[in-house]
Amino acid sequence: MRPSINTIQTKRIIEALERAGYQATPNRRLVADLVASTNGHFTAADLLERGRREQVKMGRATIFRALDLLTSLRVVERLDLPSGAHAYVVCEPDKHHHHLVCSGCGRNEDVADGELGALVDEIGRRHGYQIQSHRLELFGACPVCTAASAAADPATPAQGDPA
Amino acid sequence: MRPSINTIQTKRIIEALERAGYQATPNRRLVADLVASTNGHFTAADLLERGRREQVKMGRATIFRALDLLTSLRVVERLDLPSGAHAYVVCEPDKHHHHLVCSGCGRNEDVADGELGALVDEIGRRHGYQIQSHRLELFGACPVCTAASAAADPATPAQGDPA
DNA sequence: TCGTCAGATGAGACCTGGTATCATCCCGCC
DNA sequence: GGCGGGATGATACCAGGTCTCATCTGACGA
Repeated sequence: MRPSINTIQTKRIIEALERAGYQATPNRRLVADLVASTNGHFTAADLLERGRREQVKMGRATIFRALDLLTSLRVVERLDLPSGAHAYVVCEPDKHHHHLVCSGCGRNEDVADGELGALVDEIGRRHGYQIQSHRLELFGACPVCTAASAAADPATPAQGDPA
Repeated sequence: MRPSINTIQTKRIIEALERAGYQATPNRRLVADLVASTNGHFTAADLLERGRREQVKMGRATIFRALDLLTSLRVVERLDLPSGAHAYVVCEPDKHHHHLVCSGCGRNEDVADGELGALVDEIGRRHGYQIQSHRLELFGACPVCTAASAAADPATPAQGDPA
């Protein structure tokens, strides 16, 4: 089995695993590595396919189990793309946040909760609900993709279409 | 085939269909009726099962086609439950809004976009993104469920756990 | 060093939500 | 009555995800 590349991100994930009392097995290290080296969101199938390319024999179930584990540790979060498909993103486990996803290149950025918390409280109060959780997902074009599309077609500057 | 109950909601859905130039066939009327009589979110499987109970022969594909149609007319919206499962809810097609879902009884309420639009713009500006769409989903306990759980266990008042 | 045992793993069956295909049906129109 | 297009049901198929089970591995104590 291929030794893990020790990026800071990979290390962080493995530490989170160990801190939670889970074994950092070679497979889990590999998943951590694959996940950490992804610039944006990815699906379980992506990981499986990349694992295959690296000549690693790893079962589908193992990938899902590892992702489950990382999700429960909040190192990884599940995302619902506008298409309805599920993807995963790596993120900071420490603070509540949301995701800003580039629909062009798939890049993902964490967005601090900020004033949203207050807004959510206000909505809950107005409707008489005890809000337990909320999820905000933002989709758009990142600066790179915006620039690229502007360069490709200068006549039609990229437009926001607030859905 | 069972005649459709003409609730206001059902009528509204059928009108939306006809306005868009689609035939309001008996099956579509039935789906509209089932959808309209649901107090909260539902899945395609729910509809299928309820259709079966009503002794109506309706294929799975027909349900999905009808839901697709209603989704494209924005009479129905797809929701991602915290569990990762997909559900659908009926909603107002006219204005952009979000969903407040009771995790107890599944009841759903439309929430106006309000100040969220400005917040989303601000986030986009801060990250240099051209925001194309956003989605806010709120999960919590509705007044009825809150009251019920308070009555069942007066010692522990229902608490918000801002995830 | 060896034995033990819990946890991790891979293979593969299975489930579920959703799509694609295709023959058939139904309905409006000529 | 014939025709054509849209709607339908059956069914195969696909993808994402779960479950089961036999096997493997690694930590740990004797």
